[in-house]
Amino acid sequence: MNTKPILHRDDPAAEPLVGNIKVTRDDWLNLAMDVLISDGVERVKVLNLAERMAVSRSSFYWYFKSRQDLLDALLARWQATNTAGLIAQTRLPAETITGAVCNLFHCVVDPALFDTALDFAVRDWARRSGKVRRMLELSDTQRLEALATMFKRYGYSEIEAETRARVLYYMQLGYDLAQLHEPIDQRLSFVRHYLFVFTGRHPREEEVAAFSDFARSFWEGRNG
Amino acid sequence: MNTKPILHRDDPAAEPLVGNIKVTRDDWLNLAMDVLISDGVERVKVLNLAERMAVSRSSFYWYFKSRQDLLDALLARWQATNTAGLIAQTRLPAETITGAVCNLFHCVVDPALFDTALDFAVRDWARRSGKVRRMLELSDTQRLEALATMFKRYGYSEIEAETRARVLYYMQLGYDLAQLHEPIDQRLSFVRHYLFVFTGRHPREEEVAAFSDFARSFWEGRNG
DNA sequence: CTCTGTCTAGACATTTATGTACAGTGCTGC
DNA sequence: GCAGCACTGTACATAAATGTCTAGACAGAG
Repeated sequence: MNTKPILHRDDPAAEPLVGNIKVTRDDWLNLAMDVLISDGVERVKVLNLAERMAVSRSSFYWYFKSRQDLLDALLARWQATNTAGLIAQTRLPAETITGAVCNLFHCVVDPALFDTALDFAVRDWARRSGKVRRMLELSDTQRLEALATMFKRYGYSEIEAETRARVLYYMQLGYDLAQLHEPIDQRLSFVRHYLFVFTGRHPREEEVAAFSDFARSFWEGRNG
Repeated sequence: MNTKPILHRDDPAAEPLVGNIKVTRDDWLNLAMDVLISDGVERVKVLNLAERMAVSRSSFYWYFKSRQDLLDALLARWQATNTAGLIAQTRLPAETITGAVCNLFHCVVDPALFDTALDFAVRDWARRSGKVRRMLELSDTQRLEALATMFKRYGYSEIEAETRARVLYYMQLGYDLAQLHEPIDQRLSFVRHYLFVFTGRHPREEEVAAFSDFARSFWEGRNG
């Protein structure tokens, strides 16, 4: 039970809505985020959202000034979560660089730390909107800086740290972009080799094992 | 003068159109491809294209059965060019693995070999269309296989070749996805380091120099 | 019990998109 | 010079999407 319900009324823990209220502002936002991730901005339409919640379209205009107002809110939410999540992972303590990279791998596994699907949706969106593009470029440089700093902590030179930060970051982007549906075991069997290529050093067995356990419990929990 | 004109009538080399003809089927296709790349599928609209060519919408329906018919044609064009271009580069002869990777880097530089922007547009499109998704997945596995084969030619083990193929391919995807606007010199200064991380071996000076020359002539030609 | 604030529904106006019907235009071959 | 081919343009029908206006439902305050 990891995925929490999108709509307020579907959440057993939430207190019931009073009066004639059927949905909340957050309901609109959550569902819009969901559509943004799975279908792209262009599909975030008021009518579509309203129908899915079985609510009239005009209700939307009580909570939001316009469609653009909703989109701005979505962007703000992305900005406030994804970049912060990734940077936090780069700062976790680890004995070795391979261990530190394992910490970062957690982002790929746990959507709470970093929602890759959301990141792509925003990247795609950025192609059409200057405002979004500027925010994204800022985020990218911040993330790369954090990664380079991580490598430098373990004695890499300035230039090597920067190079490895890029390879690591862009490889993760590309990997998720390709959306490979590898079986868990195959994917995990690559981890030790990725670690070697990314860092130039061989990982400790216990690091690989610890990450495998983490990932496996996560993925198997989601599938079951 | 590298970019050839999109419309037939803008191409000085083309013979003039006879009769009452204003645009050709290829004109529609070229412009649609352009819009697909810069704005995404959702913006490939008949009205939009017609207005840009100063032609009436109904002209479109002479050349195409429907909008979907146009989209199918776009996908076919992508399929026939991009994957083939990349795979050809992996098969070029080279004395060393670093030289072979340099050959591959040509794809990033020269859009005639591999149009990265188009590739992204198709990736994004694939999120919404099952047909496109299936074609894309097929292409990705074909490309990865070709890359792994390239590494194996230079004595890498099966597993290391596969790992390095993935890192290389996904890194390129991620890099282009981020659309960094690095200055040429900075970008080229990273090349030798990327080569080392990708292959685990140090490149020859002349390989780096040859690629730099190629890239520089290309980029400077385009900007001037 | 009525009044008020918070929300929702339905009707309407407008814009944007696709697709169709049909008449018109300008070469080309006879 | 006219018949026909290969298109192009105007007008129309329809659908989908945004946004506005107004009446009304519902809980809680007084």
